[in-house]
Amino acid sequence: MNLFSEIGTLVTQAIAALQSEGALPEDLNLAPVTVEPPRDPAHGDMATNAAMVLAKPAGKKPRDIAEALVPHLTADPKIAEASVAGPGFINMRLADSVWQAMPRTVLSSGERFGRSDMGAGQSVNVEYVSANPTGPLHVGHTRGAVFGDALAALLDYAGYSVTREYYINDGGAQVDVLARSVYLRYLEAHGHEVEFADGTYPGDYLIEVGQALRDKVGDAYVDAGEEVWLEDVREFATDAMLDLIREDLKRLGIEMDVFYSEKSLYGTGRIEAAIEDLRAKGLIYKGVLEPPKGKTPEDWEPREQTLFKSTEYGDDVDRPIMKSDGAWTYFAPDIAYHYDKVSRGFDQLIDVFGADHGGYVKRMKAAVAALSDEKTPLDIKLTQLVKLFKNGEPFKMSKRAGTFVTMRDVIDEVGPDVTRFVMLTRKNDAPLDFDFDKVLEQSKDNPVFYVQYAHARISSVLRKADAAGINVSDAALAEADLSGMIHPSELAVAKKLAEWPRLVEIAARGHEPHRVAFYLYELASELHALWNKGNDVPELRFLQEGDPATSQSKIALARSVAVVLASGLGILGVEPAEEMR
RNA sequence: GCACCCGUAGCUCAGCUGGAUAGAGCGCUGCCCUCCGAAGGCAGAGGCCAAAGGUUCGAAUCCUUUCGGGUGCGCCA
Repeated sequence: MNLFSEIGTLVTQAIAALQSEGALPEDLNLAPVTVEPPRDPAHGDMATNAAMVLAKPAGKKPRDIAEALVPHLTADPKIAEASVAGPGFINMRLADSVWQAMPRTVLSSGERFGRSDMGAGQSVNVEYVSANPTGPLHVGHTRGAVFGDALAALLDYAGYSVTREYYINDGGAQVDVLARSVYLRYLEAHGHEVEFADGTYPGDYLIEVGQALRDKVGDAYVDAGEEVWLEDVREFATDAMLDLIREDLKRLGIEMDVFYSEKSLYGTGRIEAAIEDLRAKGLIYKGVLEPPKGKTPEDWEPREQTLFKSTEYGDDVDRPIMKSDGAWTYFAPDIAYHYDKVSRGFDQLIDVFGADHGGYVKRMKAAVAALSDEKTPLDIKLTQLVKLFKNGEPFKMSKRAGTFVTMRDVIDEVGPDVTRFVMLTRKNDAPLDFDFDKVLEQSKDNPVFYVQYAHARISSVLRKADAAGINVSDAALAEADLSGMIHPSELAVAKKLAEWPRLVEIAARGHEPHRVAFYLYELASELHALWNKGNDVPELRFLQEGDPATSQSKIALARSVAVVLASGLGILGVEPAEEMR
């Protein structure tokens, strides 16, 4: 299904032929041999570096090997022409029939066109969002949420078995703060005057939680001490926050497979078990850390702590897992949580963190390497900040001034589709500008619109054709005769379609869903170009008056584009538009 | 001070894990609607890929150093 690997196979066969002729040695490493689209279309459709990478091990000149490979390659009807260029590239031009077959391939496979078996059913756990359950999700979380979700969908599309997971930090001090804040709102609901001191959450979103608590327990806690209500209120409050977060995620179209509670690790011996595993490997010891060089904290004093020897696995310093009062540091449950993920047998782990957590990457990788005996790879993707703009002006956020922007605000303002697409038009580790006005603009400098517009145009053609009595079912279009498709603008569209399966694999391998967004933009661009060509060249229009057969063949190409656009948008979690008027 | 990320057209950014003459959008210049959706398209100008070394057939991409920006750095999660 991947045209590039098909041609790659032909290259491999040509090499094998030379080997059996004795022109090349038997024991060659073919891994570095690649088949890629050349940068410059004038160089043909595909190029291979085979002759160059084999030159040294074969002890021959690259151009000689290339010359010898060419006749074997052109023997296949798919390859119309092959020539040696530059230092030893073999440029190949494929037969028009190869491209003419694309729409049939796309339409008969439908959404499956581009799906890959690369993952071979390997299980991957993608952990993302994992925001503290102390309030609604904000814009920063949104990017991580969208990225993680698209990555999960991409991996699924590439043949992995994916688990989407959210780690709930409900075990630390911040949920006590939440509980106390809710308690204040509870008192307020009983008509008391309250004051929100530093170290509490004053947000309005807790008002109704306080009221709900009042409705549930009445005045039982009003005059009670913290020791009476803290535990119950904590649970009540975190449950409420989780409901809130789940609802926020749902609006973005995100549904997690697993919500994993940090609290569930305490008191069950699971943290101890994870640490014990490390201890058995000789990676736990008591010691005193050096102060950070150059910038010693004011109150620095040497302390003996229980440390994890993360330097053994590439970290800069060993990390404390236990506080001096004997309680675990936050790192200990993190270790236990990842120990659990390893134990559940995932072949691969991926964590999506905000860029402000960049400092934890090395220690987390060290922990997973140690716990899994370096068998379970962990990739950590950091999502950079989102800078908000309103009409070109920076949009300052401040919790105090009440101009704090939540995920819900953004979705209410621009909708989930726009939010998701825009968040994916940048690499995850590059900062992102998000302008509330620009993302809603209907012009080609708005990629969301541009891609949607292409899809809507195709839908428009299908509607018109259908009204004209042409059978535009995918089954019918797949049978259309495309042998007349020879115009460069049409072939360019087919060639772009052929890149899709390859792009999916590249994007999945690199854990880079943004590549999908950029590809969709390029595909849309080819469609728009062909469409406009129809203004000058009537034969290129999709609808050919009075000629249903030709119309069908043209529409087959257009419909193929729509199918791939829909698949790609599906990965990004965006609904394709049928019309945009 | 140390670690991680980043530095590509005037601006915002891609660049397929080392490939050929480095690409797109915005902005600028000039074109294309009696014609399937012009909310589009075509053409042109615009570059020492931060800098200097190194690795090799070949470097924006890998290594080292320097400069510049962001993030983080022992009982906060």
